This record gives sequence, structure tokens and C-alpha cells, in this order.
Amino acid sequence: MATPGPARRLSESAVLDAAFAVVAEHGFDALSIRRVASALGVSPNALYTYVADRADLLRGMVERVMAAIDLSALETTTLSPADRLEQFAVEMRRTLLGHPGGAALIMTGPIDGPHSLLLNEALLRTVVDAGYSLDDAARASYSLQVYVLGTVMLEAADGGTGDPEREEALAVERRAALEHVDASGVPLTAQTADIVARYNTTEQFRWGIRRLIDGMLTTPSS
Amino acid sequence: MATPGPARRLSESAVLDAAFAVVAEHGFDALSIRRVASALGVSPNALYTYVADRADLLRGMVERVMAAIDLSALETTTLSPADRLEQFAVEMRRTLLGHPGGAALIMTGPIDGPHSLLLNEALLRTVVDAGYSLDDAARASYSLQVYVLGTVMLEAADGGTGDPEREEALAVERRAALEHVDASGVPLTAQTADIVARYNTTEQFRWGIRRLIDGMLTTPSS
DNA sequence: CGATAACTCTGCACGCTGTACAGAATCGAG
DNA sequence: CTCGATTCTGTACAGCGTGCAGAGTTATCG
Repeated sequence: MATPGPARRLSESAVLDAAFAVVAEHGFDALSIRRVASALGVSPNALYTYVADRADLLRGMVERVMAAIDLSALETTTLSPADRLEQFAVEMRRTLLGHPGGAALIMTGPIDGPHSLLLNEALLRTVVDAGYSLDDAARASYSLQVYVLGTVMLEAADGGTGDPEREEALAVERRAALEHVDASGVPLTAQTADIVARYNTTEQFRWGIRRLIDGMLTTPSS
Repeated sequence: MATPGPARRLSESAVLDAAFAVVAEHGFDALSIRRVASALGVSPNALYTYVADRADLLRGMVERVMAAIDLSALETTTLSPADRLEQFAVEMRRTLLGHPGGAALIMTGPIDGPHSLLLNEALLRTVVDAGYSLDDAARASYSLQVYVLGTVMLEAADGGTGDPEREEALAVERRAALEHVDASGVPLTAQTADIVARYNTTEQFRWGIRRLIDGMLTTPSS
């Protein structure tokens, strides 16, 4: 080894593993330096060898989650560019909601790590392939990310996990809750309760993202 | 008074005022029951008369922020429905980013208070006015909220406050940071650095929300 | 080989958090 | 006047991030 001192007993990767394990078992709110350390059988301050502070730990976790997103739908040339974008968006939403703490993590700070750049790059390639200018491709790429991340945030706040069964259960629950809303001030909302209850579903996500994509890919270049 | 016991020295409204004052002065991360209590010159536990717990305080604050959003653009019948939606979206983003802690607050839990319902209702009216079915109007209303809230979340994580000057300063800063990115793996991102640096600006927001709106209002009913 | 300097990890400490619990003070109703 | 409900204070506990001092381990240099 090139450096003096005792060999490290852990690695940043092991710390991240433990952090995700804590989130998976006890939930994102229970994530703490002390808990991760105890899961690793190590004193809390030992972690500061591997991460600068709690925020740095979160950055590392965000990077992991972003890396877990499968970009391959964007390269599936048998699909139209619009279909590629839609399929990728669905995949991105699914991954973020399914990953333990994924949704909570994307809200903890800027999303600008290496894997986020790669994701942006893959999106850019797809839109450019569709025949759009680089500038418009960049704007479209960001808008798509906005939509996906916004969805994930709202669904996570509502308790969603990406699991279809849970999605269905939440929709039923939400439908029941809407029965108790006073309809007098919000008649249209009351009339559309069946739709409102299903806001946080894959179908609604597809509905919106598809229209965003179509809006972006049909408007002539600015 | 109908109830026994000493008169209340505060009100939920006063507690919320103090909470926003704390956020305005010390930032959202410094918001705590104890700080709010001390700002009110009262012991921490006194707040529990007015709010059930910290989460309940946050709920109240979210409600306040949602109430601050001006819905009048949606009723401006001199504009086309699409223009009304766009103008409202811009206003909603501006309000959330400008309100102290507004962006952070919308990420703290579900957004389903009374004022959120009113906002949804006003959106529904506008889309229905444009000639769309109630069901599509509901879906469109949610999609627009997703886009606005997603934008606000990402911009807030990046340090945005809705202030145009700050927006400009952040764009310059971000442009400089992109110089140091290794362009080899992400050539298109590097080529579009001028756009990427301006992702979190009002222009980019208008670009995206307009295309979402157009995509929603031109696609025939499902 | 022995000294040195670098490095990892532990233990203690500080100030902060939300909030449970007990009790004092204050009031309206019987 | 008493009783019970209500508001607020004070104390206490378990937990948090992390600064600091020191013990132990190791590669490199004289």
C-alpha cells in the first residue's frame, strides 16, 4: 500500500451498502450516521474516514440510485424516439420509486453527479436522433427529468413505492378519503374523484409524460 | 368563552407567523419547535396546544404557502386557455420559490390541503373551458402541477429563490462549473453547456410548461 | 533497525432536536 | 366554592451530527 496507517476496515461502498440497508429496514427518516455505523459494527466517527459528513453520504447515495436507472430503453432503435423517451421515463420512475429511499434521496440536494450527466447525455442523444437541434434537445431533456422527478416526489410524499399492488391500494384509499371532502366548494374535483384518486398511478404518469414528449417533439424548433 | 381554563396567549396563526419568520431569518433547516417557541417567548411545549407535532406544523405552513398562490390568471378570460395555464404556472413557480421555505415545504408531505383542492378546482375549470372532458381536465391539471412542483424542487435544491438576479447569478456560476466537467464521456452535454447552465431559469420553465400544455390541449380526448 | 509521520478508529463531549410527563396556574360551569 | 378542563412551564430522555484528543497500526526514511 502506498499510504501509512492501519488498513481500512471498510470502504465507501460498504458504507453506502449499510446506509441503504438501514433505509430499507427502518425507513429513510431513520437514516443517521450513528445507525449506519452501528450496522457496520463501528463507532460513528469511523464513518468520517469515508464520507465528509452526512450530506456527503447522501450525495453518494443519490449517485448510486441514479446509477441504477437503466438507460437501455433510450438506445432501443426499434422504437420511435418518442416511444423510447416514454419507455425510459417509465423505467426511471419505477427505479426511483422502487429503490429504498430513492424518492426521498432525490430531494436532498442537487442532482448533478456523474451518472446524472450520463443520463442527460443519453437523453440528448435520443432527442438529437429525432432530428432536433442540440439546444432544443437539451431543453427537452431537462423537461423530461423535471416531469419524472416531480412525479416521483409527489408519489413518494403520498406513500408510493412503485409497487403496482401498493399503487392500487393507495388509489382505493384515496378514493375513499375523497368521499369525505366537502364537494360544495370544489364541484369539479368532486366529480372527477375517480381520476383524482388515481393521480399517482403508472397510467396517469404515462398520460402526462406522453403529452409532454409529444408537445416537445412536434413543436418546431425555437 | 365556551371552554374553561386560562385564555390562550397565542393562536395557530401566530405560531405559523413565527415559524415563517424563523425560516426567513435562519433558513428552512433551522426550523425547529424550540426555535419557533423561543421566537414567541414561550416554552417549547406550549406550541403543542396549537399544533399536534412538528409534522402538523409543516402541514399548516404548506397550506399557507398554497394559499399564497394567486389563481387569478386562470380566470383571465381575455387570454386563451393555454395562455392562462402558462401564466398561472409561471405565477405558481414564482410564489413557491419566493416564499421563505416554500420549495422545501412542498417536499415535506402530501399536498392535499383545502387550498390545494381549490387550486386543482381552478385548473379544472380552465381546462374544461377549453372544451375538454372532465377526465382529461383532471389529468391535465395534475400533470401541470407535477411539472411546476418538479421544477420548484429541482431549482430549490440548486439554491434558487425565484429572484431574477439570483437566477442569473446561479446560471453564470453553473456555466463556470461546467467548464471543469470532463467532456469526453458526455460530448453533447458539454456542447450544450450554455443551455444546461440555464436549466433553472424562467425561460426554460416557460419552454417546458408551454410544450406540456400544448401537448395536453392538442391531443384528442382519450 | 529504529524513529517518524501518516492514518484509522475509539471515546468523550457539546449543543441541538422532538416530545413525554408531571405539576402549577387559571378559568368557566355546577 | 368546588370541580374539572385547559394552558403553560420545567424536567427529562433518547437521539442526532460532529469536533477533539488520544490510542493503536503501518509504510517510509535516516
